[in-house]
Amino acid sequence: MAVQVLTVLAYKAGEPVTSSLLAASVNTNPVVIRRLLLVLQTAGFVETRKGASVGSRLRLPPQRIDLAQIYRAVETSEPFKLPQRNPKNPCAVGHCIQAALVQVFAATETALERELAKTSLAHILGLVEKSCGQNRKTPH
Amino acid sequence: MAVQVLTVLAYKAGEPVTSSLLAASVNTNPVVIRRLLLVLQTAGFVETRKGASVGSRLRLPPQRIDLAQIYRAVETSEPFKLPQRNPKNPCAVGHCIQAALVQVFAATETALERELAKTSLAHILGLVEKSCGQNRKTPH
DNA sequence: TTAAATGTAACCCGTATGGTTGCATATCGT
DNA sequence: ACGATATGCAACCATACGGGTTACATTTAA
Repeated sequence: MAVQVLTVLAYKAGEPVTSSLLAASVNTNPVVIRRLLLVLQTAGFVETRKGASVGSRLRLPPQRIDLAQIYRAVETSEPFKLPQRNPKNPCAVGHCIQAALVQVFAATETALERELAKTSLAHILGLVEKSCGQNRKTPH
Repeated sequence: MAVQVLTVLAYKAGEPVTSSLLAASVNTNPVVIRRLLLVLQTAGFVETRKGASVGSRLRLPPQRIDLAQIYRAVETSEPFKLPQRNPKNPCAVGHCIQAALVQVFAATETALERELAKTSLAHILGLVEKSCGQNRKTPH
């Protein structure tokens, strides 16, 4: 969802967009968008002003935003977390395996981010504009 | 968890292990283990016999099992699924972006599996035995 | 000053994962 | 043959998480 919102913002190329409009584009609730925008603000991706007839806009050019950055900003719980199997049983391979899995999963995580880093927001925007084949400023 | 169970089975090197013992090693419930074993059975990784003093054992050598296979067997919901934003609104970038994101996420998924395929169960077993530094057959 | 927008809190809901109990069934060992 | 043992399976509960919804105070441009 974050990618979708940022793509719309990139599509608007710096013009402020209200959360209601973003919500309509993603087909969800404005509040959900605002929650997401707060995260994107602290990550430095967007700038939001309060008040009438304003909204949010990109702070960085789409070329300088890639999916890995968005992933790190948005993702809370690591998909490769080991379920924190507690102590309690004194033995078993279970104890030793944790450390091994941490290594492997960390490697996987970095590989994942390296892959995501290959795709920039500008790239996605290009795909959208090409496949959609529409003129700017008119998202209809 | 699946990796952990399979590692223990590999550790036992073909000897049948009961779900209760596996549960103790992973510190969880035997039923949970059995549910997982059913998946691993249909995936062809393990073989389970019912009855007294038996259990499950590996059907393949640990070298021929890698994390990508386990991932595909166990994982149900794709981590990179787009939330199925329905039609309902006639316009917006939202419609065009779906196709673009599908491409990008599919590429990410394959990259992830390619990374997971690098690590075999035998490799993990090696890490465990080295870091744990214990003799076989006696996980306590 | 007023309309419009954000920030934020408080809920609800659907889904997924894992845990728990209980019981029928199959099978090994004696 | 029989009892001990372990799986298969169903039902239910607890928890966490993402997302949706409503409501309200606050800020700001026009």
